[in-house]
Amino acid sequence: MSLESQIIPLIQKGFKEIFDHEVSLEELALQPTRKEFEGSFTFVMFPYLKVTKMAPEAAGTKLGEYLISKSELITAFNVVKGFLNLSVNENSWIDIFRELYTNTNLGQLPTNGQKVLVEYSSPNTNKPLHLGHLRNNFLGYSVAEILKANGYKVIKANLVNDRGIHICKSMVAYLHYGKGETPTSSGLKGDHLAGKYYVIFDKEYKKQISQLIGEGQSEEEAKKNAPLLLEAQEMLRKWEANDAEIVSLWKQMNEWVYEGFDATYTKMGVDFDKFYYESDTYLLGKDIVEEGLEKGVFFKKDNNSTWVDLSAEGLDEKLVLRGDGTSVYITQDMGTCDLKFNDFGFDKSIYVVGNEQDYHFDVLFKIMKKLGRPYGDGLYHLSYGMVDLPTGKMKSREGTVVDADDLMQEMIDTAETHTKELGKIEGFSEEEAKNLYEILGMGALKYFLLKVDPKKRMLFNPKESIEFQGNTGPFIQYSHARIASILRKADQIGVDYQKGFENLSKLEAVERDLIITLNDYEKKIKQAAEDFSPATIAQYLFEVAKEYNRFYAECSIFNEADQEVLAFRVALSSLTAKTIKSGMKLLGISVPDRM
RNA sequence: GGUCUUGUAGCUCAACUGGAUAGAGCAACUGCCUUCUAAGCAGUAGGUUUCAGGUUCGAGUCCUGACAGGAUCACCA
Repeated sequence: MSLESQIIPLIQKGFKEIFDHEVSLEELALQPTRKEFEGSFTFVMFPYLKVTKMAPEAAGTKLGEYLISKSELITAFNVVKGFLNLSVNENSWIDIFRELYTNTNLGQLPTNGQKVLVEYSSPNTNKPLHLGHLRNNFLGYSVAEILKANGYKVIKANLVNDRGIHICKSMVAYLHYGKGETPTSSGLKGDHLAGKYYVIFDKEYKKQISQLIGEGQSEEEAKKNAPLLLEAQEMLRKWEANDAEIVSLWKQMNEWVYEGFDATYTKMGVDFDKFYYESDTYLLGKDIVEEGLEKGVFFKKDNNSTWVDLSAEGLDEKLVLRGDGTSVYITQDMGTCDLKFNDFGFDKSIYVVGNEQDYHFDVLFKIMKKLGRPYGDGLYHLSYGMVDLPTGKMKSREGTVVDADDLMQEMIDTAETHTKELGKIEGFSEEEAKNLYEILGMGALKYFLLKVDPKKRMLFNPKESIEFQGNTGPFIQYSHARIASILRKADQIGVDYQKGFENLSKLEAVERDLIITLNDYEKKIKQAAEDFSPATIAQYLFEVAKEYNRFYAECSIFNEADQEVLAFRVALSSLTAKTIKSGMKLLGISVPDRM
């Protein structure tokens, strides 16, 4: 039982006995006492000015005295303005530590019987992944891990956008300029090969446009009439008509791309339980349009197109099916929504998609609710901000992107250089060293992208963004390695730190602070799931690591004369390492035992 | 133009969802390796939280307006 849940009922009783006033347990909240004041928990008196009918200082003092007299737990209090700061019996903290230390399910809450589907990544198959996708993938993977830790059954899904005009563009360019090139013959990863022709398409397309403009067409006309574009559109029609030649080329190019993606996903350390392909799903949703018409949720306009009116919900009218009966984006999304539910029967379905699609998902979810879907309230758009470069927005077509594969490799290379500079690889085999560089490089990158609130746009400066000191992945990894080193030594000299510490009666201030921080882990896991925010975990782990390093600098472990204290400090270190390892796993980051 | 969103130290980000003197990290400066890993620790300096009003015991946080960025408003995806 947490200390808060022991103190709050006491406060409730206090209000009744001292002030003759009933308060509910829910409205009573404690907050951690700020560092500059004495105490561990703070109760704010201001909201109860009318109830206590006395100055907040006086009321706080009365309540404080009451708590001390009624409970062993509270050992001291002070009142600053209207803030009642409570100090807690030192043994309680040792009890808390013991509870955490013996918990075999650290970082894993009991199952809640709910199923959640997390869709993330969802790449286009006409180009390789870039920095923006890294944020998406790391976020999606981490949120899935966080939900698992909260007791959900999680299904990770990837809806691959493998068809459409953009793929046809790559294909058209490949036919014209590819000369039968393959990943093997070119030495390019398959996704990069496809991306190369996507860029070529854009270049040649622009040439044609300016030529047409030179021949007297307006820019708008030229954009529509450029032969390459017409060719791509024709190719899309053929694809939809299942033209054997086109389909075979399409399959070939997609296969190359998937090989490339596989390699990238492996490097990223992300995975999926279920792949959906838009080539399978793009025709879905038309029956839902029928259903919507029958239910009176949708209506037809004169030209036979189908619409939904969301003006009552503060949005606009929105097209759901074209006049010629063909689908738009949202048509298939309605269909896919049902498909996922039929496949898995989820309680929640999370879409990890950039905030440029806020409006789209707003519309989609409102429609599904209007249609009376039982899962309607479980739909959630995890909308994340774009990653900007100092030079502005990234554009695939113009090649101004930070490529995911390149960036990951750079990170790993930088980690190698940095580690060698510090002379920290003595005794490492070549393989161990390579492994370490990868762990550190990827840790730095993932932590960098996950430590900021997903909702906010963020700036990535390739030259300056990635550090290895301060609030970074490697700093936390370093803290873990330090502890691992201590545990090796403890085992080597035979310290018994798997015990109850019954004789321990006194804690240093840093030790107590560290326990308090470690005790927050479960709370943070819950909060991270509520907010769908890995940043909560990242910020927390930084706190843990900082707190530990302070302890490490202030308290000597193996020079401690008192064997009980010595063993306790090893145990405290061990718990810290477990917490760091567990938390970093939620971010998809590994921690080394030596670095 | 309508809607949504963001604005916090020179830079990158926090602030327990309305609580105390707004905190970290980089960058700058000062100390600390003969002792468990200095990718560390301790310290100095850096702020009118874009601006103007309002709500209340109390506002970076909520409301209104202005200014500045961004997204979106297709029979595109």
